[in-house]
Amino acid sequence: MTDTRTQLLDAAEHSMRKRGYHAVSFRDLADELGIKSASVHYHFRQKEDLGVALVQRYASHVLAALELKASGADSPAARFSAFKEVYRDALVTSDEICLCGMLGAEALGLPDVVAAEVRRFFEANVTWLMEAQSDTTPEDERRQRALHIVAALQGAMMLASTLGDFGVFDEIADRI
Amino acid sequence: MTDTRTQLLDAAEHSMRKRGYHAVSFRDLADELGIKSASVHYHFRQKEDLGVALVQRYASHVLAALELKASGADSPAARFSAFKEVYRDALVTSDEICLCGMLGAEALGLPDVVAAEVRRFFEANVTWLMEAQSDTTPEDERRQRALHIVAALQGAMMLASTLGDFGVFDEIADRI
DNA sequence: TATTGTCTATCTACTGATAGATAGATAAAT
DNA sequence: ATTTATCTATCTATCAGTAGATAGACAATA
Repeated sequence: MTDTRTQLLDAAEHSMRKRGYHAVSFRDLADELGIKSASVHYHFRQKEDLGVALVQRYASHVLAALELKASGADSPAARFSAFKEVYRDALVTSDEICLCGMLGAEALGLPDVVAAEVRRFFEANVTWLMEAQSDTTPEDERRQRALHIVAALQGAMMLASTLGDFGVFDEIADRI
Repeated sequence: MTDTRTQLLDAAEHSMRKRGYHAVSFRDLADELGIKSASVHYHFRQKEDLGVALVQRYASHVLAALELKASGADSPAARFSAFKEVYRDALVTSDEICLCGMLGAEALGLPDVVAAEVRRFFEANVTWLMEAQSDTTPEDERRQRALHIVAALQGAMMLASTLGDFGVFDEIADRI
């Protein structure tokens, strides 16, 4: 049996990726685990503590998945393909958009500490994609490509989810 | 003095574009106008009625802005440029992402009628962009281009807002 | 007089959060 | 080995505040 803290993070991740930060309550999470909401506060004193922990865990999972998928990738194209697959898996295996895509949209209305963590996630994504490119490419050009890829894939998730059609994600991703 | 209903829609639009559907309350809207929350219910019986009306008005504004900006555009490139500018204006003039970008992210957690309206918005966007292209281009290709443009611009708004840097939007938009 | 728009007053349900109690595990001191 | 102390994870009970929503009164307008 996984520990309560991990189960809480799992439940919160699903819920926030489906409905957003403000639609998730300590009571719902508690009910899902069969405990009381006061016990959730034992693990995460405030809701923003839960938010920060959640984004940090999510970011480390994504970065680990990137390293794994790209471990044998020896060309920029192969590394980009790995990046795309990690994003695709996030959407398709759970019918949920990226946690940080959701929280990024809501960023202006999030507690500062949570928004800062989301920002860090995207900066890490951009950095990863810049380093995945040929080092003969100028830095400006690498950065612009990286931003474009992240934006297009995040937008593709949102669109596919709204339109209720995963095929939309692939149509977009294959075209970048 | 604009009528109350319009003022309510204005206030709700700002609030939802900044913080999302679930973070907006009838009380906040009422306070902003100096009326009581019960009076908001007179204009919109349920919250989802407000959501639907809001997305419908937003969609018609965006489509009207597209027609206006693209009225003199006689090439696919010029029409795409107009599309980009309409999206850019939405972000820059108010420091808010697109209403439907926000609601699209939250789509799985919205009342069905609201989610359906958001879907309709994106379908209209895709249709507009398909018709803006040369009719010698195959339909599949036109559709894929349209989806890609919408996704990239929506993602660009979300990223620019999260990173607190409008320049990010332009870097991405200029590159599509 | 009928309609429109707002008010007061109220409801139930839920929000995040806290205080204080308890049971069990672990560890340290005698 | 026994006592003492601390830590962990939960509980019950409760709080003030807010959510969306409704009923009924009132005044202004048409």
